[in-house]
Amino acid sequence: MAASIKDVAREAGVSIATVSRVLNNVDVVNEDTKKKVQDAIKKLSYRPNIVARSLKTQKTKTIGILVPDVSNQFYPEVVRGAEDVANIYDYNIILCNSDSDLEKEKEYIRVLKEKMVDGMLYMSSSLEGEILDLIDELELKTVLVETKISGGKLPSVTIDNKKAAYDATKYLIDKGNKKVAYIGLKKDRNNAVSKRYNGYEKALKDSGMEVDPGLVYFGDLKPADGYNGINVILENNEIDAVFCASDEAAMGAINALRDKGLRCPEDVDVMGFNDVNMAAVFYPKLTTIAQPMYDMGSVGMRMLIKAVNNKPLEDNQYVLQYYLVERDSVKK
Amino acid sequence: MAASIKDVAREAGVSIATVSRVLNNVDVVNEDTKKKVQDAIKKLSYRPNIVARSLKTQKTKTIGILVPDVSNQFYPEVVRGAEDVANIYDYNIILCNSDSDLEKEKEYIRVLKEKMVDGMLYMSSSLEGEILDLIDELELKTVLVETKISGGKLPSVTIDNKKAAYDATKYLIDKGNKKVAYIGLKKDRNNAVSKRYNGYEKALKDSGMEVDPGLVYFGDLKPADGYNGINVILENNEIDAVFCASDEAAMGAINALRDKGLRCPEDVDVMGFNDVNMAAVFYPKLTTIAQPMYDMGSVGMRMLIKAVNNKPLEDNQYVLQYYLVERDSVKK
DNA sequence: CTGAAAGCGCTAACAT
DNA sequence: ATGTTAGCGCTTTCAG
Repeated sequence: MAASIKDVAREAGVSIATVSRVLNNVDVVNEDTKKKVQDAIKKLSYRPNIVARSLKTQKTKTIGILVPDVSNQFYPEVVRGAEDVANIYDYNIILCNSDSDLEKEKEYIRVLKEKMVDGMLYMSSSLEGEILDLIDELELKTVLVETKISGGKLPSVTIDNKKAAYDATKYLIDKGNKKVAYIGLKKDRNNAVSKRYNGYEKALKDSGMEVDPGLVYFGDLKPADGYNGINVILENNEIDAVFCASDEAAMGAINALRDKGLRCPEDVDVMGFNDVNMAAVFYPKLTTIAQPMYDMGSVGMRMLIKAVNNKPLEDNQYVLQYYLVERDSVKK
Repeated sequence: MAASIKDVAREAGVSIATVSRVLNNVDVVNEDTKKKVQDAIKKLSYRPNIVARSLKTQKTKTIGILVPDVSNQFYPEVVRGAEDVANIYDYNIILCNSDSDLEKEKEYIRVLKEKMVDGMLYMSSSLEGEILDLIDELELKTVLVETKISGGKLPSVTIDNKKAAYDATKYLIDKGNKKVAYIGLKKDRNNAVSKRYNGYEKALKDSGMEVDPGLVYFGDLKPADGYNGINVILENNEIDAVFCASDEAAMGAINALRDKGLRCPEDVDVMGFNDVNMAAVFYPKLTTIAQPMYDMGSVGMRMLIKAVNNKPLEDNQYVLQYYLVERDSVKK
């Protein structure tokens, strides 16, 4: 059994209160007794029991992170960013994979509350009202990453997805492409990713073009979705370019093109989204919208830790910068 | 403030002991009083405080997972597998990124202990004696994933890395390749990945070949390492094939080959290792050794949960099956 | 079948 | 400057 504060107190010949004092560096403790206590701590290899401390202080120094799925290329980066700053401030993270399943999310949130996490970083492909209600009911400090809600009731860190998609589509149009397709999430879902469709739509309109439903494919964001998307679209159409709402989909799209004997970018320009690690390794290297994934995690965690410690947030709604990175999947 | 067990007791007109009994389904509780308690629980939306429970029971229902870096393509899969089974058994996971830094690892392990995790899943690219000593000293139930130690003092789940690398290399040789290069980790590091070099070496010897130091490149496992490896090797040598100790390195190698005007697999066969998601999306699709990443995580977590609950492990050292998956980066 | 009370390991008044 | 003590919310003997 590990040593407890009592053992240290006995060893040092002082009371547990004094041990607690040197542990937490509060009040004034006589240098000599402090030394005695420190020696005892070292001798017993004592380490405070944080669970006990948490029960008393009502703070656990742990943060919950809810993601749809760490296996998705997007999330590991943001989790890493979040964990790095958590670590700096002596917080740990409890990672939860929800698969964007509402019930699973609710259950995780409740458990996180039971375990008294100090706060939660919430990422999801769809932010339902029920979740908001629950967060509210549980009074769980949370910051949203990747999504946000209108009204700004909850702090968030995002990029301007619509504008980014607009820029991407515009870029494709400016390269002289007439028939620009879209592969991505259904637009009616309440989440950040869906807004990319709106950006696509607006760019077309602003360029005097109409959205051709035959050039739009709604699916998920995986390679298979890009692959299927191209196959479906090309069944009855010809295209000059595709804007894919994720890099994975873009890779799948390029593979489908290749399987049909079409070259990227010579025959069809393809743009991705996110700038996942693999985007620069894939052949051809993806031209894409770089989302600062690591920063989204670290900024989100910074905000959360501030909120947890009741420090004011200068800015409640962080909108981070994205970049259009030009590589080889779009003609120069 | 959330309701506590006291509030429920008051609401139901019983003692907290009785509430605790229905909460934990122990002893016999009169059906009527049980109903009263359950009603009170529902009315107050009561949920037990797990921190308090943990302090009492000395079990937190949380497991620490130590990985070098979730951003690495290999780990998200195993973390996902681990979290899925943890979730089934009502455990949560605290995720820690160590960057394979010894000091960071030690500190994380200590904190995990302070937070009273019930056990730890340990993954690292190098398993130092100091870590073993610490685990021992802290009496922290641990299962090793991806690595193991001789003597089998700690439970582990691995694949036979040497044999897998042997098979991979042999496969390359059997395709008629004479000059087979190797790109991977330094062989002298005490970890699973390094054993792949031994398999490479043995396959060559068994085929009556010698290891040509000029065809061996020791670096890390990232795309850049594969890329650099090829450039260095080809400076003074010609090759027929390369076995890379990771898929990422294989992708980098293929890119380097392409930049040099060499085609894969027509001019050079390339094999990867792991069968990461992207391996089947990359062009050409990677022929590789499939490591059951998800299963390694889930099996590891299953073992750990058993150990935590003092159930005997039938088998202490799980060696999972790997597969050689034939795709397009090696000639048929 | 139910209640009273001790105690998990710690912090934070409150005393001295 | 240091000690005593209550109490965080729960589980679990021990009585009754």
